[in-house]
Amino acid sequence: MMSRDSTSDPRPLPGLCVGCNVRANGVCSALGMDHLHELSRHAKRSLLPSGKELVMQGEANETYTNMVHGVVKLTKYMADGRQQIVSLKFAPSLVGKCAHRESAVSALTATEAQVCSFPRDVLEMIASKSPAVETRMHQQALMELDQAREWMLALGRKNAQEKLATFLVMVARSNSRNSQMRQQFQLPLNRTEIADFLGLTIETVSRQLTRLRQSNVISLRDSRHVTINDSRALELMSDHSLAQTLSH
Amino acid sequence: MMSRDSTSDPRPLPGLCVGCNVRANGVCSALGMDHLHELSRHAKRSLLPSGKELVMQGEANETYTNMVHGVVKLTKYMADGRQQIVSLKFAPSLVGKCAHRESAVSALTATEAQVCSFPRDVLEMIASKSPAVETRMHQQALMELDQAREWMLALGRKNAQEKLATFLVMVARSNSRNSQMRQQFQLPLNRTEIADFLGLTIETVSRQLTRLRQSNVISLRDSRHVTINDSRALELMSDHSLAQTLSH
DNA sequence: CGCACTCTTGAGCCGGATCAATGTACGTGG
DNA sequence: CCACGTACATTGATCCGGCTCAAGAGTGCG
Repeated sequence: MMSRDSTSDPRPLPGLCVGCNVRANGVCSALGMDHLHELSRHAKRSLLPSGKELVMQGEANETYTNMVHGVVKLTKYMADGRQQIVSLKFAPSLVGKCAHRESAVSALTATEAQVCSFPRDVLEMIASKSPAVETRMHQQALMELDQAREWMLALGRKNAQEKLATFLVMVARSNSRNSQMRQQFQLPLNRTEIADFLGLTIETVSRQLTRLRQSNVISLRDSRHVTINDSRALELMSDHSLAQTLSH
Repeated sequence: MMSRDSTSDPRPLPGLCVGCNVRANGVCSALGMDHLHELSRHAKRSLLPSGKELVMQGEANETYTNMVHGVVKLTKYMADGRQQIVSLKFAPSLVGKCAHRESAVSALTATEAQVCSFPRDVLEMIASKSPAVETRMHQQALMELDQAREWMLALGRKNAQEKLATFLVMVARSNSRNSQMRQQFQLPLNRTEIADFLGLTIETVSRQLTRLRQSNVISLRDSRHVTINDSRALELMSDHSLAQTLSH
């Protein structure tokens, strides 16, 4: 039987990849059938509990990890324990890209997560042979750079209320195009993590959420389940920025 | 007469490129002689005054700009005028990389700057044909991502004193390996810009510099000329972080 | 039930913002 | 030359948003 894939490779998809949304939307979508098979031979699917570390700041980073489902947080630490979450990775992101051999951040699962990981050198070998893969990874790095800079604006210039609004809008948008899930969803982080993402304390995060609830912009079924009642208000609060960057 | 270049191309360097430090260390170092000639045909050298805009936030970005000498600041604006400098680009950086057609930031010269610019599509065409160029640009994007995240830690979790120390160390390191210039140098930004980079006000910046001066960590010949008297103290103040990221 | 963990709420404080005045350097025109 | 204006920086006085410290509430689990 022949594969219906657009490439001429007659082989079917590796079993691991059937129905995988990374295959459809992530880095893997840039892989030809041959490279997909090569990569999947070294790939390992696993279900990680929340709080599992993928790599620690300062350690050598030997594996790439595709997010299939769930959320990973990238954190930077200071010696005295202060910490800053510098990125949230939702599926189908690739985690583990870094400029040097040693990771400048720690990567921990923030929720239970389904991942697909493989050795660093395997993907890099493939990337060096396939311009499409390199281009795809490059493109993703540029998008992450945009996100990081958007967040720098929030950290440096927004007040607590605006930071919370920005965060809620970001999480809402990370959910599928499904407008239902953009209106009602679970927070992938607890209060401590939200604080470490926004450069605030947990008390301030809690108080600001209470304010948003009292002004009827959002509702909270419990501390993790948010319903956005007035998305327009939230966006106005979050984002006075001139360019509606990434507004799609 | 034959070129002494490592490639087999018999042509000499384009006149524009002779002695250019971007050729030696920047993206251009990844260009083969053929691509170098192609690019230089579309390139234009110019000396820009301080405050000149290269591209504005939200506008289409049609040109790449190589920094030959001087400093460019990348700024994000909010509608009410608040702004955040999200990156400083020193020579031999390439300015203009962006994930989408529209720039998410404004790029302005912070000092007088010698630059070499060319149309976006010319470099992208070359990159699509030359893996070495794409890889080089990818690598630079990853390094900028590291820097952005390092700065997020500063913006979110460091106090005013630590932010200033971090900034001074960063500028010192941006100067050549020459230890003389790391100890005594000019600030590429005025107080307002430093404040917009650090997420502070000019008054706080000024006061913290005064404090550093009074505690004899630095000296100021005038508001722009800094001498670092105690670099060890400065580094301790700036960077309690576990991993001495990019410590080389 | 008690214990652990997370979240919320209150009271008071402090670091950095705000508002205001002054200082300094440098040009420009009388 | 000085008088004046402009841009930038410093310094002081006061204020307030978010932090700190502390207590209580909600939830889940052995």
